[in-house]
Amino acid sequence: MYTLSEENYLKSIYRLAQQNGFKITPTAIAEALGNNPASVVDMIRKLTEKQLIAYDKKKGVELTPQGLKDAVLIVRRHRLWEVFLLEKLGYHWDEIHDIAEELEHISDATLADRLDKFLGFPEYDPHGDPIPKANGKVPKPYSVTLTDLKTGDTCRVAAVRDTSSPFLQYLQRLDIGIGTNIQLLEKIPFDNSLVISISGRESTTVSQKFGENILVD
Amino acid sequence: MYTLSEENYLKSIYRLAQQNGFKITPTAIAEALGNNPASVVDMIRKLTEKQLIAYDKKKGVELTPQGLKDAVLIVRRHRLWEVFLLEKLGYHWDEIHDIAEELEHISDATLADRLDKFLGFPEYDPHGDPIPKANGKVPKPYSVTLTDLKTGDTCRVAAVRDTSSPFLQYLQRLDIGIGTNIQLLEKIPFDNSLVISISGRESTTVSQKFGENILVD
DNA sequence: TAAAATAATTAGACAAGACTAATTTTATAA
DNA sequence: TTATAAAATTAGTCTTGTCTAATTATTTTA
Ligand SMILES: [Mn+2]
Ligand SMILES: [Mn+2]
Ligand SMILES: [Mn+2]
Ligand SMILES: [Mn+2]
Repeated sequence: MYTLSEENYLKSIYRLAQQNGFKITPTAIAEALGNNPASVVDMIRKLTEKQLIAYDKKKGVELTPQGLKDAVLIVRRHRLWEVFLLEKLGYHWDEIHDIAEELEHISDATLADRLDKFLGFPEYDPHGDPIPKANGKVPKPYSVTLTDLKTGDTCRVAAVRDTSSPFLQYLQRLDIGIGTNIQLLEKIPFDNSLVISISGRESTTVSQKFGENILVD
Repeated sequence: MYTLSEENYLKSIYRLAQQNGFKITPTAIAEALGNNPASVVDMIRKLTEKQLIAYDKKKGVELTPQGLKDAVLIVRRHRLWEVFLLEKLGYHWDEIHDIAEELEHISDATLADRLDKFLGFPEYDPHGDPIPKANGKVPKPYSVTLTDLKTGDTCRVAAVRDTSSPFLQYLQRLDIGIGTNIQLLEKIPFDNSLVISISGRESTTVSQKFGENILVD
């Protein structure tokens, strides 16, 4: 199909497009991938030539229908492999992302669908992200964060936005996982810190950044 | 660990060393990988610098202890993934090699061992090749071929040497798989063709090349 | 053993994908 | 609206891994 780099760019652009509202600039892509903007400009040219993206200085980078289709398939593979690694091989949720980052590039026409079937057609990956269907349909992701709640509200953790080890390990320490119940007790006006109760236990204070990375039901 | 190319070279050199007796020359490696000898000479230099191989014009290319250890691990991953693809995802034995060729490069410290456990510590891959153990020990591969038999001998198919689709599909057509019983009825002196009986059925004639690629018990 | 064939090596090129440094555009602020 | 800062782009370099063509070594064969 495509090179490893092309696929990583496509997926990165897709993810940036998901967190919508923002214009997708070379700089934004560079930051997301940890690359230099100059390199990104090169790749934008290449993907534009291949008709996978369109670049307009005003609108920024956008996926074409073909680019979107391909990006979704890569995300599908990534999330299915994550389920496999966690459920079948016993990895923890903070270990699977990087391995899936490699596995997602294995290109075989029927691999994703077979894996999907083998796993029992899971709806969500271990981080709560929806797994795109074989037909390219993507279930709507969760979008309400902990910071969106009003004081006193109770919610269920549905997904995490940040899937990095440091964040997931922090969650583990706080005994928070997908499905955990959280009540927002108080918002500190000074820095928007959140005072919360996890699974009905005594209160804990977490940062605004923390709250923005917890998606709730 | 290493680049994809380095790993493919290591594995290729290992496999050539297994079919022992022959000196491993740049040309031999080039043929095995479908590369140009000039490219191979470059890589020989690189792997020599990394102390993974030693190259002596008289003795040809040899793996160092470190190179051997690494090569065996790649082969282990390859064969474990093949078992996974066949047993868990329902692929046929002629479809799995190329996918495993990519999967073998996924580098994670514990992945192979977890997969091994998940699969129930299989001894052989779907082509009858022994799966190296986690400690690096490699069970002795089968070495007697159909052509080594005497007229009248009966044997059990233990492994196949060639794992390409055309060969495996031919075997499928003849209804030969791992475990099939074959009796050598006659050797044609002209071209060493073999007249055989598969699972006790009526006789079939196969070529010398065919016979050399069937390993028996 | 000399000629011919084959193998190995060197030299030089190229594509992909990254970088740095310099320059040009565009946006922001005084 | 001009000066300043930030972003985008260009130009040139580098590494990896490949190639072709030319050259040098080594084997075969006559
Ligand atoms: Mn990736
Ligand atoms: Mn995930
Ligand atoms: Mn490979
Ligand atoms: Mn195999």
